[in-house]
Amino acid sequence: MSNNVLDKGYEPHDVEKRWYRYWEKEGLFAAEPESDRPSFSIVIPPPNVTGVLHMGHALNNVLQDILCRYRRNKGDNVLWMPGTDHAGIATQNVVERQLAQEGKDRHQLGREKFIERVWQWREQSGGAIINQLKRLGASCDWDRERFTMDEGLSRAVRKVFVRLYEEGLIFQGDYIINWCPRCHTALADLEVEHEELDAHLYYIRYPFPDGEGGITVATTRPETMLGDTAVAINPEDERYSGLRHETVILPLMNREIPVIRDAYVDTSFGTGGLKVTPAHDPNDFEIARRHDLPAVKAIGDDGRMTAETGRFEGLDRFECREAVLNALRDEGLLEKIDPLHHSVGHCYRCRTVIEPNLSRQWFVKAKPLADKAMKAVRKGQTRIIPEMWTKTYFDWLENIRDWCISRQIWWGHQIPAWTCQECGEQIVAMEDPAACPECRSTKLIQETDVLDTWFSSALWPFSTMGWPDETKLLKTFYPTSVLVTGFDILFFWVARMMMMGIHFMGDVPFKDVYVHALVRDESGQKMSKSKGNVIDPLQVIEGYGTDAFRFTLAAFAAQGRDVKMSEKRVEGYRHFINKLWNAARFALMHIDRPYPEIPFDRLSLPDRWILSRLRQVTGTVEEALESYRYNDAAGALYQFVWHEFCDWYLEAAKPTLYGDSGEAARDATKSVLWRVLRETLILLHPFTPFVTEEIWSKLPGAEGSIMRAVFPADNPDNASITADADAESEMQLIIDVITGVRNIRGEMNIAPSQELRVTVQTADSGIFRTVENHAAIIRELARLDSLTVEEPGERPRSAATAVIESATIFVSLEGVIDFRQEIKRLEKEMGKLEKELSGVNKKLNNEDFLAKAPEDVVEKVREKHQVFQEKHRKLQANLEKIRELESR
RNA sequence: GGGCGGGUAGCUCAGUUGGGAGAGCAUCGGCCUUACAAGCCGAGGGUCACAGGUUCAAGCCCUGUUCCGCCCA
Repeated sequence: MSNNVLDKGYEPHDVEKRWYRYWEKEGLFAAEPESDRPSFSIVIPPPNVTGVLHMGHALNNVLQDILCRYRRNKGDNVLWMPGTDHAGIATQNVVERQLAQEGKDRHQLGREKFIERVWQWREQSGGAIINQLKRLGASCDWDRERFTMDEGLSRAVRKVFVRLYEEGLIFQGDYIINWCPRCHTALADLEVEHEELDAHLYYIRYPFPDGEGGITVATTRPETMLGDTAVAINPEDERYSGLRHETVILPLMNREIPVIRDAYVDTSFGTGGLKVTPAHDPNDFEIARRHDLPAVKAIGDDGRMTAETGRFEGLDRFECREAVLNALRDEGLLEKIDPLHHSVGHCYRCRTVIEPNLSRQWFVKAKPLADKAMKAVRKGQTRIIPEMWTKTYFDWLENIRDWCISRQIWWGHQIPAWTCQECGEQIVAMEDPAACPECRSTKLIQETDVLDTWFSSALWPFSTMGWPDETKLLKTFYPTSVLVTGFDILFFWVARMMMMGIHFMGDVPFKDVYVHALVRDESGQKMSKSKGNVIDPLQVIEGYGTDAFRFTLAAFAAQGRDVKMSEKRVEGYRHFINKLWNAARFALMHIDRPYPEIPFDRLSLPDRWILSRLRQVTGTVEEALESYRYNDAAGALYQFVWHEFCDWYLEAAKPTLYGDSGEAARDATKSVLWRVLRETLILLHPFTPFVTEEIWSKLPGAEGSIMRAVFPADNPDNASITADADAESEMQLIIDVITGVRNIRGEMNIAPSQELRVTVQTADSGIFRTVENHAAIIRELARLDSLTVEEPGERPRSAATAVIESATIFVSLEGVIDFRQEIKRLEKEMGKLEKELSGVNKKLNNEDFLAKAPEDVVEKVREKHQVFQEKHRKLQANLEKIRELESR
């Protein structure tokens, strides 16, 4: 016996800390910039530097880690590029809140000091999430960790901006953008979250100049009327066919505004009269362009009414809504209020209601880039998995609009554009210009806006590898092998990386995109702080260990379906980890050295069987991971470890290990035990890295880290691990016999301690031999006093019976048999069988089936019919016999 | 309004060329059997949302209905 005996239960905490430190110290996560081995690379979806680890991160990173660890075992040179995102608005908000607590705001500090302060914050508390990722076991190449505001990445951002500007793909212009009055910045369309709300539709009459009649318009935002510059009707609208007036009076403002005719107006909505507010509605903005209407900005950037609104100036937009309604009521112009359910845009960072606002901003002309991004997927250069997301990807790209990239905040990449104070020239350049190239003036003012954080994220797959320099890393690892991400950032991030990657690298950023689902709570609700249903991954890790948590995520990560998480499920998989631990504990009590491969003819049936099963599960894991079916891989391993290796192999090996079958037989079994445990650990390692490394370290002959182990299928030493159909079918027979006896024991309420006498009758010489040869295993596992194998003949007296394929099992119950119980049991069995038999008969009596079904299917059904009939005959005989005995 | 996904055992879900309805948990019965009571052995439980259709054959393919969830407008 060795000194490698494991403790009685697996205690994850110390083990996890110890091994993670070891892996880091040994440089096991490090990628080689150049290598003869195949490359495998993933860039991490960079979490916000403000973030704390949530279930979404956990799932996302565990799935990546599984792939990376698997690939390392497969012999690849793996780069998992880590890092964080500067999260412009979110981070600025955090630091601003801090300032507020000190009674200050960022304007008092000034831009430079404020940015200094943000960096300070990042040094101290930013990036906590990195350490949390490490608790998950994430095997990122941490020495290469990047941050979107790093010098290198900032250079990439600048380069991209300048080039797109020079190519005319970045431009500045006045358009309606989404304005968050609280964050005080423009947002991209994507950054607006629509929410269904109960609201009101207000009908307001705009009188004709002569004071009589007028046109009634309907609106949900009456305060915007103060900025109206026209009323529009559809030229086809019969209700207005007799209209003679060319203008109406804008109420409250007493401004005369034109009545225009535009086909855009929806005749079925409201009254058919549309108020036109060019500065606060994108559609109105377009109408105004067509009709050359002025734009009046009624709502300011702070969400308060502007000087253009006369007596309403300075009111908050929602206060103003009430004030306007009251004033209209007073003048008798508010005709009707209808309830209306409609969707309202909110800021994705602070939930404030978005105000569409006319503003001068920077945009990326998205269409040309989007076209290339679509083409790459169409041509199969990038695969999106599961495939259903491809459609979503195309839909968005096909309808893409120009991307507003300027943000009126301070934390971020400042736009490298300058305006000359003398001649008005606009300069966009890699290097800060000293003087205007047109007039040589040095009075240059830099654009104060910064870029959308997603602008820098879009460059992540190549900026992190050193672009714009031509680095070895890029050469070796770009395009990356796969991007693993949630569908919620398919547009935000994935599509934009595709656009930028193709444009700047001339190649797609990743070959595969694996889109995983969201993690929800156990009832399928989205986890959110306000609902109070958040499960903290770190607490799960504390409670159950990282491996159990990881295995749970993998086991539930079925493609296209959300992961519903509950601690109870994790608990179940903790049991699995413990089961593995104890199986290893058992094995290590018996194996004390690495064993040479044993010649085939010296292996026992269970030995051959478990090797065959191992071969099978290895293939399943390989295939499943290659196609991102994590749950299949996890499920196959669970089944193999628990229900094949533990339930059958270890139990079947015990007679050999404990009994007196001799040194040679014992060594053969020990050899297989050692080999199967070793290979199983490697297969499990990507899912449960810690426990497998811990066991590995105690395994005789296992050298170094399991991270460096060779995947079973690739190891030339594993010649004995082959598929063995004979062993599988023979072992299945043994299992069936044992299960048959156990079944009788259970249903007849026979104590497990009571040893039984069993006779197996069969006319099949193959079965006869197999049962006879492995009688010892059957006796042990079914707890038998004696096992007799014989040809069909006299039926043993007072026996309960079980019928399996081509054999009948008799369990002698002399004196203790309960006839009525046995009759009930057999009748139940009979019922099941008859149902199956009738199904098969129906098919065989159907001529169409016989004529049209493929030959092999028909043959299979015929065989089944034979088996069922045989079984039926035997059951019938047994039943008759028992009935006869009972009636005496 | 448009699009996508889902409805399978009490619960959570697998089910990939259409040909035997499965797992885990829960439930019930029996076990301290020398790796493991975080365990072992056994059992019960489903009109595969509904209605049509294609087919010799449908959980799977087609059409419609219904309910739930998500995305876009």
